[in-house]
Amino acid sequence: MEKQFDPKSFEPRWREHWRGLFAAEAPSERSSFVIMIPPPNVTGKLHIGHALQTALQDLLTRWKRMQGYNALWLPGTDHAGIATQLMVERQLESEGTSREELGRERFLERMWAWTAQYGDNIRQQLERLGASCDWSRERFTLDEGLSRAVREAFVRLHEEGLIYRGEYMVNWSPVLDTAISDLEVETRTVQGKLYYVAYPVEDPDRAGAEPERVVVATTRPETMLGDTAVAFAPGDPHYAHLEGRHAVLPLVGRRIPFVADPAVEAEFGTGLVKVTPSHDPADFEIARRHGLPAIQVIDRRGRMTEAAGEELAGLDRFEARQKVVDRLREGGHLVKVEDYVHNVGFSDRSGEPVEPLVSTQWFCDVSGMAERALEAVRSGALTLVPPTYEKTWEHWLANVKPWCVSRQLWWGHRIPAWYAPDGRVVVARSEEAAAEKAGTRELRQDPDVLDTWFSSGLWPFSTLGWPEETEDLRTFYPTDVLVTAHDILFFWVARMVMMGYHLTDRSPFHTCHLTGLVRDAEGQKMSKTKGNAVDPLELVEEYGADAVRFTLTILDSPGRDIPLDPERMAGYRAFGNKIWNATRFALTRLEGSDARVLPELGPEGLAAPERWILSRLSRSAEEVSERFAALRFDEACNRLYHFFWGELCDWYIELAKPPLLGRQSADERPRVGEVLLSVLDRSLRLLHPVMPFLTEELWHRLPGREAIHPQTIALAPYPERRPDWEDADVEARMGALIDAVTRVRSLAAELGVRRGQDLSVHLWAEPDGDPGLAAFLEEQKTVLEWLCPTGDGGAVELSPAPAGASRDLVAGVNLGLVALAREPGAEERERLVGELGKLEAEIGRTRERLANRQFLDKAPPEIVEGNRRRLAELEERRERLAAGRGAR
RNA sequence: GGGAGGUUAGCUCAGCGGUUAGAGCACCUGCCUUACACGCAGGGGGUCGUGGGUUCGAAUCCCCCACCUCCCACCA
Repeated sequence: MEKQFDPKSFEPRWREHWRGLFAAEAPSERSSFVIMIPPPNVTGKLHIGHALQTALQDLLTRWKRMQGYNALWLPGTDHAGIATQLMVERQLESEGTSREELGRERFLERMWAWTAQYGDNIRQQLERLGASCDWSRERFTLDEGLSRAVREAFVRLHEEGLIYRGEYMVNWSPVLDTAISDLEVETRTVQGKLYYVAYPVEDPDRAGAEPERVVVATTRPETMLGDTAVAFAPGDPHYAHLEGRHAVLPLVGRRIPFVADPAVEAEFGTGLVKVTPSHDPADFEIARRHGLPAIQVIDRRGRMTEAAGEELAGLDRFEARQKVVDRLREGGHLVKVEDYVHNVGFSDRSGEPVEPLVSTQWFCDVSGMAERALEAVRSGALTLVPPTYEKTWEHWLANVKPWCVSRQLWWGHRIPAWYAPDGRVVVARSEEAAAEKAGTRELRQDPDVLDTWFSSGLWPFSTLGWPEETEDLRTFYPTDVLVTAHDILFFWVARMVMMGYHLTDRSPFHTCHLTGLVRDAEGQKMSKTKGNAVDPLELVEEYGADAVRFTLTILDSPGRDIPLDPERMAGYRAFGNKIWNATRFALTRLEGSDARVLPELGPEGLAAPERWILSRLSRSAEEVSERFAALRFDEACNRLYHFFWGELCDWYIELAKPPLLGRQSADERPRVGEVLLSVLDRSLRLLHPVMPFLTEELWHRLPGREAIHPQTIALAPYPERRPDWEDADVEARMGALIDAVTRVRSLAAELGVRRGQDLSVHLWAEPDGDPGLAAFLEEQKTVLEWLCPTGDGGAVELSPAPAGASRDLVAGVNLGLVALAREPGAEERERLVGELGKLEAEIGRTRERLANRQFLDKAPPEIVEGNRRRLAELEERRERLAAGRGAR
């Protein structure tokens, strides 16, 4: 075996080995455990956030699979309407053409070709990370099966009146040339201007005289061309006299009425609002209340319309703004301009300011469904992890508005609605059904497609064959855990839950684990434009998939974003190396012996170090599973790391060296090889869900592991707690031994004893303590000699130290060190003084506490008792330390 | 304008009522000790954001304030 492990040398082999191994069975006798992948964009590339989610989903799936569940992790991809169409459109643009020029049919051919070209990318990337998906069940949102589910859902919701078509104000993206939902609008605070414009008031009684002028404030002067009223707050004394009168719109000359409307705040600006029903959601509502006409002056591409007048027609809305301002100024209508910080909605996909437009769209009324989604979380049918998201959930769902589900795109699920020549609209599952309903074949299908999230919302069951009652649906639905980033809680999670309840009467999963966003080492959001985005595959290339997975997993602490530091990843690659070398040690040392992994073993007849590591292993196994179950992956990984490195490597392997190197007889230490191999076997299995490649590689090298599973560690049982292995007495005594050895080493270092220099180490049990400890130390003499730095001329003596030794008392073990040839150092004295100072302080605090009546009366007895014992030990230590010091 | 979260070692973060606050990395001192220098042994480093309160006892619970982050929101 190599001294350093090289992930690249074995990862491809195991990917190959695993192929086809993770197909779930349906039907099955076993309980199932199901995770649906949040489908990545089919033509996209996995980013580091995907890598995090992949690591966690795979961890859960592998863990449950090893526990014997019929585990299904269903993979797939999303057609991602806007994003994908945009990519292809850009490509067309570079070819000097456009989708309009190509026409819908040829454009879609192009889209499919593009999709086919990238279709395998996601799969390959997931495999690189070690994802144990069931590839036989892979799905794509535009698959026939899923498309059928989409039509079914749409038709049902339409029949129930929950999907309807109507003319409303929507958020329009001029760049994308489509309506977008409220969620796709990102509000940004921008520095803008507030323009004060004077509108003359028409006054027939004072014809010819200088007219009264009122001033309105606006951030968007270009929209004034579409004004159809001026509004003031009802009861505003400043403007009550305008009731029933008209203003004359500057530049246009149109007579527009004054109206009183509660949406207007008398306190803001001038207390007057220009009303542009076509280009402002609030104005749209005002117009509706007062029956005002709407004049559209900006078109769907963000250009001024004919209605804006000859001079401006065709001009971009922002150029038009400047022009309008110029004209107003020239006409003396511009009273003043102020700097103004306000919020503007931007299209989050294309980045330009959204243009509110009135248009005919399909909407989904989700208010009723939201009720059940709220109830699901309140009742515990659905658990959000971490629970801090419950409030966000409440707030959003309690205030949901109708969801605009139609998009003026070509790439996606075409809306299953057809128009008859006479204008009737028919919604049906197919064109045939529509023709039957309409009584004519002369139908034109709605050109629009559905919001991508509509199909994503059906993902947990559409992937299993819904609306058919398939075997898969029966076996795997509802699913168990959803793992996704918190930024799509509403986009996706909420909609899945709403759709799930509405269409299948159950929550599509019982637990939703929301991860943080992966950021760079400085905590900056990763983005392509900033250039700090990390490609997970490059990380895999450099550190190995296991290190990438381990790092992301241990950093996943609830409710936190994840700062990804390459240094840290190097640290966990080192952990992989540690695992590699621990195994290498065992295999090298045991080469030629007949020691094998034992499927079953017990502590009977074993020496203390062996019983200790088994006891620690049992406890670690329990904690790890418990932490996995609680979705505390960070804590689980910490346990794994600490057990393997801190207990198994730092102590047990060292403890195993005397017998393995022939310094201790097999009588004193029976079956050390078997224990070591068996502990390694269990440890690798414990680690497997997080570090699948390395553990598989090493596990196959362990002699005897075939008895556990002939084929793969991935199907070997996950180690469980073994109460018969746990031994509190052994843990206490071995703990004392470890503490004593550690203190011996640090005292030796303080004494300036160098490696190889002779040192006499005295160890003896404190008389009042554990009565078995002395015998135990006697038993472990060989081990102690191995662990203590005595040099060739020194020794470990299990008897009280002579006067003049440096002394201490640790965990019931007295220790005294005599450096056989040393110069007393000033540093050592300093350190002792410091140590004594700390001890004094703590003794003082503890005494005070114990002298406090209130503490004695109110604190639980075991705490008080603990403090008493602590004080006794502290005082004992002080004495020992002082004695050693006094001797010098 | 609402809401949520954060503020703990140089950095990134755990800990969230009980004795001596932890980890990884970084740092310092020794070591190439036959598993591993992606290593071993030892070590330094924190008045747990400020100010109050509850409690025998507070990083931990409550209140105030400060600063940071995110989400939601039609004051033109």
